[in-house]
Amino acid sequence: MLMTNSWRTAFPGLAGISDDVSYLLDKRARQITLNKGALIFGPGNPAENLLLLVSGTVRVQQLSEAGREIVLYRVHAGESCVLTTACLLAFEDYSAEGIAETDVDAIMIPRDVFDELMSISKKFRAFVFEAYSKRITDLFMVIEEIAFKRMDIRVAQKLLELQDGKAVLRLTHQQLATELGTAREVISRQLKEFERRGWVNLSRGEIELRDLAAIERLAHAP
Amino acid sequence: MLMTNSWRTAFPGLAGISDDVSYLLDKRARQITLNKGALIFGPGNPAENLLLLVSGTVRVQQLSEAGREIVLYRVHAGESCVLTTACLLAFEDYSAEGIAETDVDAIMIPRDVFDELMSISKKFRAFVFEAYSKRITDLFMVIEEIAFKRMDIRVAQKLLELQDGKAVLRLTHQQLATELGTAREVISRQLKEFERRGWVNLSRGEIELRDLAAIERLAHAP
DNA sequence: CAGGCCCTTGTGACATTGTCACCGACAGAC
DNA sequence: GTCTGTCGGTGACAATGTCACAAGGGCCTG
Repeated sequence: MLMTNSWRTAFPGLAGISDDVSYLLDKRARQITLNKGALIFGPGNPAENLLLLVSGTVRVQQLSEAGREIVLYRVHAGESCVLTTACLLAFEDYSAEGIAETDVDAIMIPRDVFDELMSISKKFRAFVFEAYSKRITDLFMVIEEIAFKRMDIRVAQKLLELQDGKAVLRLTHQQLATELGTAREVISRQLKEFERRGWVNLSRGEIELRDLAAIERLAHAP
Repeated sequence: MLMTNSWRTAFPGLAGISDDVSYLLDKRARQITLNKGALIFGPGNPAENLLLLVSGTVRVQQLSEAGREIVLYRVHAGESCVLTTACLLAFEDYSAEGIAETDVDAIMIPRDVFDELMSISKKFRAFVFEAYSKRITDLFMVIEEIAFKRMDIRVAQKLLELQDGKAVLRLTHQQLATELGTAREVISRQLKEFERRGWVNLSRGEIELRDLAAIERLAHAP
């Protein structure tokens, strides 16, 4: 009779896995805690494990040579850092990094266990490939937005994405610029324009959303 | 005693696979030929098989709503279309498409065989994950270039990438614009500037490279 | 050969976005 | 209070994207 660890309920994709898989996970996976701001992987710091996020979020971003940054995607509770696993297997010279955006509880699965799970469990394979799909579609969307979308629309979309129910966003113009891979001045100008239109109130380090409907209209504009 | 099909020599990543895997491949994989220009997968046309390219190249590109395009990466002989397999498993609503850029010989591996291969062969798993890594690093590089690199540098890089030993490139400004996800006018102006500097000669539908060294200097500029 | 058509390229005017330089306002440390 | 580093505002300019339109080449057809 196997004990079922409570963390697994956070992963619907792993529901109904067989006993031998359960056993392997209980035996070889380790739960860890990371503090907010911790570097999970990065240049010269390859990921050795598959991470499953029990709680918290991880921000994955790309660094340019000139010091600019862009956020690629976020990993949320119930998801996995699966891209990094395979990526760093073959190419360790890429410049993306993963940062704990909050305190994070995660499950660490060593590479050899990952490989064995891929072998023995159809369910686990489906879980992994679905995670890949989601990340890759995220990357495609990032490319589409950078290449083809107007900046005011992208700012509106990002405000909505980061809003999370609250009316006041606590973030600096520079942080927003990093989210979108652009320069701080560009964001400042766009936000000023939003303020002139009465859509937001700006103050140091925070953005108050006053007309969500208008922002949504712009975000969904052609 | 198994017959080894000749196509497998085109895939170093599959060298040394065991007999049961060989058997499965011989039994269930089919070799097909695609004509130049054929649509291999695209919106509303999900990929049902894993493709291994024996010869030819496949171009994968993204379409925007406004009708603009950008080339994401190319799949060459000895490589696989692995992203699409997993991608279309979970999300069929993305707007990338794969096009045979030349006549193409390929091996088709049905999804269920793919899954079984992932289960029984460590070698095959390594092959697949390595292919993923390469594609994902490609996507990261595309993002970096669109977001942070100057257009003249990107044009120079693309000319070198497409050059392939020949001094004369047969492609239109529009095709080059699609490669880089920008507008035709932008390319025309950059090429005109290269011509003024004596780096290239332009004529209808072709670009003659006259000063490779200079183009390389620009391509590798900060 | 002339005429017509489509594809390709050239170009000017303008809008948007990115870069640079610099300044002032604010908040916390002391 | 002052000092100091972060944050935001702004003007000037460069680079890129958009739009409209014109010119020319190549090919087909009459």
